[in-house]
Amino acid sequence: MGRPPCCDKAGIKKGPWTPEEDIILVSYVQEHGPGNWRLVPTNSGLMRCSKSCRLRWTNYLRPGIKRGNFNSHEEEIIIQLQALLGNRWAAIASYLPQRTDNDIKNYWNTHLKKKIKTFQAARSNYITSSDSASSTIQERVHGGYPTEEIRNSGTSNSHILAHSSSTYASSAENITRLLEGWMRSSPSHTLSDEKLQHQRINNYNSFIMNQLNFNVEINSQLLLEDSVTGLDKTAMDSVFEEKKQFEMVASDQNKLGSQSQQPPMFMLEKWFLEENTGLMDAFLELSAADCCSELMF
DNA sequence: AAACAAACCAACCGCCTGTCC
DNA sequence: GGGACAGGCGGTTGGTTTGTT
Repeated sequence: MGRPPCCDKAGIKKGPWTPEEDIILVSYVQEHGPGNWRLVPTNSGLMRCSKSCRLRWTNYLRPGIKRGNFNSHEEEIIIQLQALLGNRWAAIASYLPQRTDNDIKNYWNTHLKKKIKTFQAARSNYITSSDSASSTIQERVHGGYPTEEIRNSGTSNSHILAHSSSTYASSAENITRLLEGWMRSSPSHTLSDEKLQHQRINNYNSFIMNQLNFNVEINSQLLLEDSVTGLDKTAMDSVFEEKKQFEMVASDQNKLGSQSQQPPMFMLEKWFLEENTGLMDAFLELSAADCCSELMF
């Protein structure tokens, strides 16, 4: 037997929020600030549980939330970070401050998961149809994705992104706009900002470690295959050295804790754009429908 | 036009973690 | 140390919308 749910009390309202309730909650938060959610229902008069209030605020009413379609750049970030971090939606959302973890999770479950599945099917189709015997580790490093085939299918992903909701969410958007003035007058640097920064540093560090480990793994395998020249060996040494140095820097950052600088997002973006250009371009140009038609052959 | 299926997403549930006493 | 509690998180549900037959 676990703890009884906080919303089991009689008289607690459930289900979709009404504009009136939103206004009450927004007014309350404007006056008292977000936090201490336990007191919100009692003090505001809302017949909602504290959890529900917090969720409504963080996911819909909080200022600065971007709603609507995800653009291709956001898709790229989500896909890469999901591959790296797994289903840690809050961590992923920390790199997309305008999106909520719930939004990202929903988008992943309804759009991206499906898209990736069909993409992988198309990819394996491509790999098995090509000469598998000539497949080398170099192809692994560069992905081996059927970029050209997908490009040549002459498609656009715009219809996948075309989704609009006529539900009450748009009203919440209006409330958010009303709050913009309030946000400007709020202190710009809070404790939660620092926590977020520290979390980003940790995420970023594991991201880089992952990449370096992958590089090391690839190079170790190449060494085992005994197919490298003297020039390659020098490059490999620098890969091992790079990893060693990063481990030292990451350890220092840990010691410094929240004093550290915000992780350099541009480096992440650089990696997305440069290292995975072919893969992501191919993926983003591939719509679910296109995948299906691709697989029909 | 109606019935049904699929897709979407807001909200809920329950577990986990951090903090306070 | 450990119990109680609040907040955070990810998985899941279920109501609504959209598409298809």
